[in-house]
Amino acid sequence: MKAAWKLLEAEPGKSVRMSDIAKEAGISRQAVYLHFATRAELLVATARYLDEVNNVDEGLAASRTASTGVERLNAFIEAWGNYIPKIHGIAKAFLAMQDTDNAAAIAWNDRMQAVREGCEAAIKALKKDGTLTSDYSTNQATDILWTMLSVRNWEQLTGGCGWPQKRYVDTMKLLARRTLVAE
Amino acid sequence: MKAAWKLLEAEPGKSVRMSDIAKEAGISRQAVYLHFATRAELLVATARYLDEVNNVDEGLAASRTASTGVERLNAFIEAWGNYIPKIHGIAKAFLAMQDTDNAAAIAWNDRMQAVREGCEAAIKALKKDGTLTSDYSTNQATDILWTMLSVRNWEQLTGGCGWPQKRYVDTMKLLARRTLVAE
DNA sequence: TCTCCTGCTTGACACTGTGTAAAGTTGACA
DNA sequence: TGTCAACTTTACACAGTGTCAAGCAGGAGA
Repeated sequence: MKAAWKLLEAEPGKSVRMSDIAKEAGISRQAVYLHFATRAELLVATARYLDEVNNVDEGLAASRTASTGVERLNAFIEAWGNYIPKIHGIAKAFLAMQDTDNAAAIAWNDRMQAVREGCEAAIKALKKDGTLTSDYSTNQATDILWTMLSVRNWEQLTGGCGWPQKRYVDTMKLLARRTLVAE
Repeated sequence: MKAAWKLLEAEPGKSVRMSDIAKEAGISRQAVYLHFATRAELLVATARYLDEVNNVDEGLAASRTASTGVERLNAFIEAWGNYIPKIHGIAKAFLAMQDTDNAAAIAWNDRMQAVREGCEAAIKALKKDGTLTSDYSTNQATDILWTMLSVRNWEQLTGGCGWPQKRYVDTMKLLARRTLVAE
């Protein structure tokens, strides 16, 4: 898992093969299959490992303790937005597979569903405060925030458009405020 | 090209092979290679063919004749937003390839650059009217609009979240107005 | 000491899909 | 009658994933 991580992180987007990972780990390609039945399974395990190492839950704790909806929204965007670059390598590998490998698509979907739940919690906090715009239902507002915060969008802005990470996070906060917060 | 189109449109996302296309066209797989050197080349040609059939330029004409920046922005979102479903099949094929096939990535990039120019024109029209928000530079505003209107986002909202097409277009208009138009 | 088990190695192979190569067929046209 | 273009069939190279089988080293336990 560490070997896979290292290689994926080194050059996000470059296709990392099972044999590359094996070589990096110092074992034979077949030995990898003794631990993980498929490439997708190895990537899933690596992703979980990263969550653990990076202490995701801790990062999200701040957003849960926020006192107002707007604060919570900001804290969530900050936490997730700054987590994306840390998982960029593996995320990219999943995104590349998701159109061809079904197991990978399901696994990635599952993780993104967790992000969606975070979005939903922030939206519900706004709603509770009465600061959610009346333009959308809770669900629709969640859809919008979730879509806005997708890894692909982060990639396009920071990679394709050359935005610095800070500008990305700040802009997302502003965008969310403008589109989702009333007044 | 028609065969490729038909198959891609039938089940967007499903991997259409050269042999499938050949069979659909009623010729041998090798014969396809007599016309198109690679799969990417065939897809590019098919995309151009679709542009022609769908009369893209005509659709964008309305946005160019708009009298105000806001009208132009709306017209552009309407035109592009409603064009996406028409090219969904082939777009998906490109998106699936873009992480592995370099030629496909370049070709798709090229087309998206054209969309970006449309975004830029709309933003500049706002700027000229003095109705562009002061939060962003022309470039940044273009980046935002362009990212917002990506095919992936359309796919997530209409496919993943189950939004009807009309809601997608209307929401994008509202989002753009809220985030890019001053006052 | 012998035996077994675990974790690994080496080497070969099946499968999928793309792209290349070569030789043969067919029909139109001059 | 000959030539050319478009196509056919057959075969193969290549990459990468995943499978299979035989074998080997070393530690644990009887």
